[in-house]
Amino acid sequence: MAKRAERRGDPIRLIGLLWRPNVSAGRSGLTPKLITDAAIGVADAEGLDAITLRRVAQELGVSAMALYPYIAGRPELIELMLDAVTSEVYATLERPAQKADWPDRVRHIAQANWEHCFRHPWTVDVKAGRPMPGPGVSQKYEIELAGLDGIGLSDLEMEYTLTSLLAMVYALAREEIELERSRAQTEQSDEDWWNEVAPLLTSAMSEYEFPLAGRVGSALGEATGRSADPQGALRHATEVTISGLAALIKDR
Amino acid sequence: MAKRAERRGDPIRLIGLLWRPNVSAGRSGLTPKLITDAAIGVADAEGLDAITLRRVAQELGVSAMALYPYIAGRPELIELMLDAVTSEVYATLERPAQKADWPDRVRHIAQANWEHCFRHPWTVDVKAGRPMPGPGVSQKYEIELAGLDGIGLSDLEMEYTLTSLLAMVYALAREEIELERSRAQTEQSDEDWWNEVAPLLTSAMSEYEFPLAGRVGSALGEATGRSADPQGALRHATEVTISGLAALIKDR
DNA sequence: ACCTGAACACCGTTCAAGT
DNA sequence: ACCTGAACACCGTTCAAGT
Repeated sequence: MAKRAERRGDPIRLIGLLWRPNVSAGRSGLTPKLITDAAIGVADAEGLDAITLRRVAQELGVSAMALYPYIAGRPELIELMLDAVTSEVYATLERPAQKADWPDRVRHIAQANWEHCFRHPWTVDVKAGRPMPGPGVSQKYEIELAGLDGIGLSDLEMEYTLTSLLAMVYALAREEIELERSRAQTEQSDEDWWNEVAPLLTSAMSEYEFPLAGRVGSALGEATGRSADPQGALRHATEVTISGLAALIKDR
Repeated sequence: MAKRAERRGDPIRLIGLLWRPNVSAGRSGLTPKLITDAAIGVADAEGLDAITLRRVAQELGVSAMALYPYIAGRPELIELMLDAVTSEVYATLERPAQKADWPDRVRHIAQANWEHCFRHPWTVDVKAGRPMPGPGVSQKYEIELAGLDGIGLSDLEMEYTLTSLLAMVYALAREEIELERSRAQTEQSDEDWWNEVAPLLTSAMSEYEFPLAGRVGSALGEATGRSADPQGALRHATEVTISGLAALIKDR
């Protein structure tokens, strides 16, 4: 009935599942947590498209329909997966507030989230904007706010700074991950591939002129050897942000 | 055979389709451009999930299979749609370079892209990171670089600044759009909905404490009346970025 | 009470068959 | 040369039936 990816999660069911994931083991021994962990394993290895209820159920040795009482449906399962991995961002890392300098804290937040995206690349494919916080997301938010607290920003500025910084990290990580995926799909090296495509593209573009794009593209290519560099953009933007925040804070 | 959303577009075919979209009308009168425009109409009205070859074909009065010779497949069609709408970002707007002050140019780029996301909300659902530029994307890149040229940034800094700014705009627009969608799905007002959910959430969270998140959330709620404010985050981040760039440029 | 098999209404894409 | 119908191998989800 409901087409894939169309239905949204039921927020009321989600609250219980997010915050009490260990309840109600049936005779198969299933729990929301067990199912979630199995699904994360599948997604880490095979991507978000591999998350079908049939596939996850197979991993657990039950039928797809056996999962429904525990995780409500596919959208809810993905929310559970996201919250679970979010809880691990700072599990093996210093917390931002432990850094002495506040600029290092900002860098650390960006870096920790960047790395996390690459540990679980499927997370960048999930539609954003879930309004229902789970324990993982809430804890991470608390930890990151602590890194921005007391440096001279208002509460509202802290929230805006964190939200915009994380949005930028996710979007650039997404681009970097997509670049890796296209690369992985092609057998050829970057250079070989480009040598094949470039003449076609040049002739297709022959009616147009993009002087600035050409100049800037060359500069990027010379500096990085790549045609796009999301990671470099993040590094640059993080420093610009720190510099802008410093100006904002200066006379407080 | 290929599961939905799994196959990637064929880059070689794409080049021709992107740069010469008017060729090869058969006896049905189809062209890549006609198909693309019909698909954009469907996506604007019904979202990206409504883009099935059967649905687009129906719009044009042909069978789904008739589209294949013109657009290669679903992934390629979506690339064509993206490039087509990208060409319209500055169609009815000033170009950034026409603004006298460079900070206004940066604001204008952010604003133009933000608004564009809301004109075609499905664009934020498309996976990012396409390495094959079409005419629309290339022209927009050229126009936006012109807004950053000559203000004291190096070519590499211009590219990083633009890439990171656009990444942030997309990600925050995506969050805002998702918030609107959840809102549209519920019959209740924001306040009613929250009044229903809040007690459940509070009791679920009772074992945990998030003092900073609570304080900052309250500040956000008081200032904006909302539980999340991506647009406000963008406004803040744009000003911080401008301030940071000003510091970078100052003594050049 | 819990689990399952069959069924429903979809997908993108291929390919032989029709015009 | 161009278009189409049937087929393939999938989806998420429901629900009656089994244990």
